[in-house]
Amino acid sequence: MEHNFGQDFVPAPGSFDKSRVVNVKPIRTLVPVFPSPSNPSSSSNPQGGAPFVCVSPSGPYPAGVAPLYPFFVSPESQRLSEQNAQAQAGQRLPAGPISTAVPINSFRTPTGATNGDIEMNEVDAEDGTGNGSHKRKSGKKGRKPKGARGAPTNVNPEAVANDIFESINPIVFDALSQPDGRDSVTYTLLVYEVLKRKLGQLEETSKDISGAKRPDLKAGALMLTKGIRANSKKSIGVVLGVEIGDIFFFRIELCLVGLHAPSMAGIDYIGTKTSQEEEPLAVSIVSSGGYEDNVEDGDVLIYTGQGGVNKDKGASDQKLERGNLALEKSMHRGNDVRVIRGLTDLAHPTGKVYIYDGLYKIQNTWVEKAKNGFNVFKYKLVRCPGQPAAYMIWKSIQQWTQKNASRTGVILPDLTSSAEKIPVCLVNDVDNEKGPAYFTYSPTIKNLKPTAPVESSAGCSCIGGCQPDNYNCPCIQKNGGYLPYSAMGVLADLKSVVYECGPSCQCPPNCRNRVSQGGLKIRLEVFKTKDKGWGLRSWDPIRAGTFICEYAGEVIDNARVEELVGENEDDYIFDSTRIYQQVDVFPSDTEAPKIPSPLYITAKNEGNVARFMNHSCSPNVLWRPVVRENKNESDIHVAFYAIRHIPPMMELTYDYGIVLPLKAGQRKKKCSCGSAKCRGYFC
DNA sequence: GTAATTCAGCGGTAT
DNA sequence: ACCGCTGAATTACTA
Repeated sequence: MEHNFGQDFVPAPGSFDKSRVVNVKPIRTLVPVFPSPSNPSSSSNPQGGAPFVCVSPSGPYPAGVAPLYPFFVSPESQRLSEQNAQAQAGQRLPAGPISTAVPINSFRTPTGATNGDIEMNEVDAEDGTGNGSHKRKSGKKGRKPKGARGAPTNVNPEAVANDIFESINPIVFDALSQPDGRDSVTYTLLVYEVLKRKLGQLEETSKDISGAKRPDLKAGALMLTKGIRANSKKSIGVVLGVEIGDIFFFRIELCLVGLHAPSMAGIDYIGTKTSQEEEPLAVSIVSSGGYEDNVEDGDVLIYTGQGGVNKDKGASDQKLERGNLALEKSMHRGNDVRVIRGLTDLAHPTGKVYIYDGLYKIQNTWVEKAKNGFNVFKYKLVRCPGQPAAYMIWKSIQQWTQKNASRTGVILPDLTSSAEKIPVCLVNDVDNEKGPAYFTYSPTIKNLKPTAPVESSAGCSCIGGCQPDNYNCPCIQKNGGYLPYSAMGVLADLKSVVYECGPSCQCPPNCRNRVSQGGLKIRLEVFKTKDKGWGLRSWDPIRAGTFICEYAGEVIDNARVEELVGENEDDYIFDSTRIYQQVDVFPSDTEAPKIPSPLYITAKNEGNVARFMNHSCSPNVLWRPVVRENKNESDIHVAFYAIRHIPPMMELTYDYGIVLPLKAGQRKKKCSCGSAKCRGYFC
């Protein structure tokens, strides 16, 4: 019982040994539970409760197209807190007078139906299962051999998209054909992510892809054309499957999930032509700072109408038409209006983050003179009460950052004691625990018995950093011909192993192929969860595919693992040999993370933030082995990446995997991830 | 280093 | 046909 020095413990800045804190058991030590033999109740998958969904590989890949990054997904809603879920459940129905939703200009005829086109809607309509009608081309072109990408070839984005869509797991089609919900939203965004990155990757290498200069737009257009989208009926109020606090990084994502249809305009409305109504009615707005909006506080928004800017004619008065008219009409009807707040993404200052902040009502509208002297419309929107915090969370974080507001529950401003470049806060606003058990913070993995590299590892000689179009770079070749990271530093093309540049490479530390080597980039904090011990979450919004951290600790061998298991000291063990569930959007392209040789890491005594990441059966983080080029020894790391966009302050979790068979003395532990797809236990 | 500019793009509504 | 609170790269600035 190490609870002794907990209560009167006061961290003395500077003098304090940060790693010495009170024992709090992590989730892994929760009461063991024996597996219930075949649990038929976990039946949300169409294969009838089988724990693994397997679809035989198919893979017609066009020349030059490597198999895709298959983001694992469990489409579980995973919210900050239960209140959010409650609020969602109790969410009001659309308050507007429009009871029947209006279809967006959807399901257009697929353009240029080349061979291999998929008719999404037929899948929906025919048998409802999506299993049978999803035709696959019988295996023709084989998979290109690893690293065999040759000179740049012209690639048709639509062919790329078709191949991707063809490799989609039928369960995705099932979800998409169901009434729209969280699954269809999650899957839609996942497929979009994969397609966007693939197009971006190809654009970098083969230069000549028609229309792929904007992979975000191109990918979005292809998705819409094929009907891979959610909530294609435009409606006022709640959007099924989209939760307050959800974040997006591209405007077209808002369109894909049915939150906000226009790809650019800030006001979405239902026009008179597309509905039975006499007047246009507003649906949603995006406030991105393009106009002179004011933000009084988190719950009030002064929004500026659209128009009055014309790049040819210059400025002019805004007119009461289109979106402006719709907002006015919606105000008179007392309709709810969805609000999406756009902020600059600090991680990528060139980009934006969009936060869905829930429903607002328009309280007032007026005309005023803008700075340029022309009339603009103003709308005062007030947030409907009872909704979970979303944008407010961002404001709070901003205030903590600026030290303007003191935060309750902070135990340590930096539990790494500057071992990381950026501080990691330790906080408990739940109870009186003063911190986790003693451990030494170590930012990286320690391999006490280095082994020779499995493969030859001469490294590259890319002096200015590895370039995506350099076909001769050996590091790129190891990754199958493409850099594994996108230009935005996001995991773009992941197979079972990521090959990064390493000590034997001549490229600089800022090389795009060294993403996991720069230490923490995201501001993380270790916090006390309600019922899972300590956990990990982020102050910053995280893009899907972003590197989060590696699993630091001491490398041990299997014998030691079994010892520790026998002593019931197996918490904090990372075990690469477990079975990692792969319910995939793209089963044919997915390989479970595979390590050249088994890797066991214990972070019991020594570790980094990763040791605090809890298990979830619906995780938002996954791991991949990262092999770095190193002549003298094998240089393997375990890196964690975001599966999807993760809003600030949402707990980060990964799947601990399944141990088969159980080691002597090993017991499964009861899982409290709370997910609807929870397996009930983990190891 | 940051700010302004440029440019190719998209979905949607209205004509 | 026209419009719009894109998004990223490029150029132009300021310091």
